[in-house]
Amino acid sequence: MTTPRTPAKRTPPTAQDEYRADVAAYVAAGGDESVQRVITAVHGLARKLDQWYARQLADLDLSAGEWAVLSRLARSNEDEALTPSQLAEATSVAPSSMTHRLDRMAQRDLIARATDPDNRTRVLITLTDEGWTTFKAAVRESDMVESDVLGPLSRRQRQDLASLLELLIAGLDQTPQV
Amino acid sequence: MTTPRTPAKRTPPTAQDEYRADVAAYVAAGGDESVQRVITAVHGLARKLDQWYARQLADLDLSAGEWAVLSRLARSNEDEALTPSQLAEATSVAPSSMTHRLDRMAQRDLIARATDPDNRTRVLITLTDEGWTTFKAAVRESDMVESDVLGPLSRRQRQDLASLLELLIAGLDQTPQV
DNA sequence: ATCGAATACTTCGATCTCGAAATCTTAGCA
DNA sequence: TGCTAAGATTTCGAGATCGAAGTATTCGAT
Repeated sequence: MTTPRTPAKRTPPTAQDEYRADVAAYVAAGGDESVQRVITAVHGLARKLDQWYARQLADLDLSAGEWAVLSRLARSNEDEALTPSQLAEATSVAPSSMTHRLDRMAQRDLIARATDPDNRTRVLITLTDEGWTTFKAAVRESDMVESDVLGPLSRRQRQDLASLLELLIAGLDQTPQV
Repeated sequence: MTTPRTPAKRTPPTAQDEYRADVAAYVAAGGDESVQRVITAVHGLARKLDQWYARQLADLDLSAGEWAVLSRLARSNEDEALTPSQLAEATSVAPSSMTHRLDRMAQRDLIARATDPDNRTRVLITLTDEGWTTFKAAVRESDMVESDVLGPLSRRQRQDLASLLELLIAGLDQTPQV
């Protein structure tokens, strides 16, 4: 356990080092180890993925929030149109923030606003052709990142991992709202 | 596949529904299924956890960013002190933002600033007693959330899941910087 | 010993986000 | 039909974040 006199001049800590230190700290603070290993790993992975997405998306002049909107629209543009409120909920942002985000995206011609003919209180957001091609370009970029991350696992291991995670996802709906 | 005429008035979609729709969309867009199941699940879990943390931490008047600082300091206050830059890097924020965050936390007496005697360019941040007790209170809160989330898994399953995730974490260090 | 580059933090102006109030439309009820 | 309550979006003011420029200290080469 050497404590370098000048911090950060040694080799930068690996993601694995960080992970182990985090788990150790939480366990020392009284957390259950089997819980902390999973939670800490999920957080660490999500964080790293977000960092990489941000870098990839910067090439397309997209923020993470804009990508979230694009992606949410892309997966439901076929059958149902979405309102700003729904997009705000889906992307974990306040409705008022979504207004500005949509302003910018409309200015860049990525999305289009149209008032719902059935209920003129509502605004329906749709993907433009430009938005659609931008989405597909972003998917190609992120696919590369994701495949790299999943690289170390065999096909069998990926399926086991997915199944376990899906058990947790299913449990989220049962868990009381905290 | 019913398309409700008035959106969001039906039963709200479950986390599981959202997850399945997301995976289906990405696979339709050309993503590998075994990859997308894992990535989407990790993102969904992290998102839900963050939402719950935010609600829990609000009781203690802590933002997610402040909690990140507290937690990072708590796990290394013993042997090594941290500088604002290191905290910024650790919590994915710009150094200039960390200045303001530390201002607030110092005002609330959660942390203390002190210039490094060995290098007066540096500022060393330490946890005050107040900060330490706040950290412990927050750990108790989040432990409850995490245990709930991990509830559906047996001890054996948790260990399998942790092991698989740890393989991915270890792989992060090998993966080129993208 | 001194000058210049490098390091670390802070300040500054612009942008983004949030919660609350304001505006407009629809739904329900007499 | 007319009136009030509820719903959806936008506007507004305050606070947070970012990148760049500014300030102070240290390290290295001449």
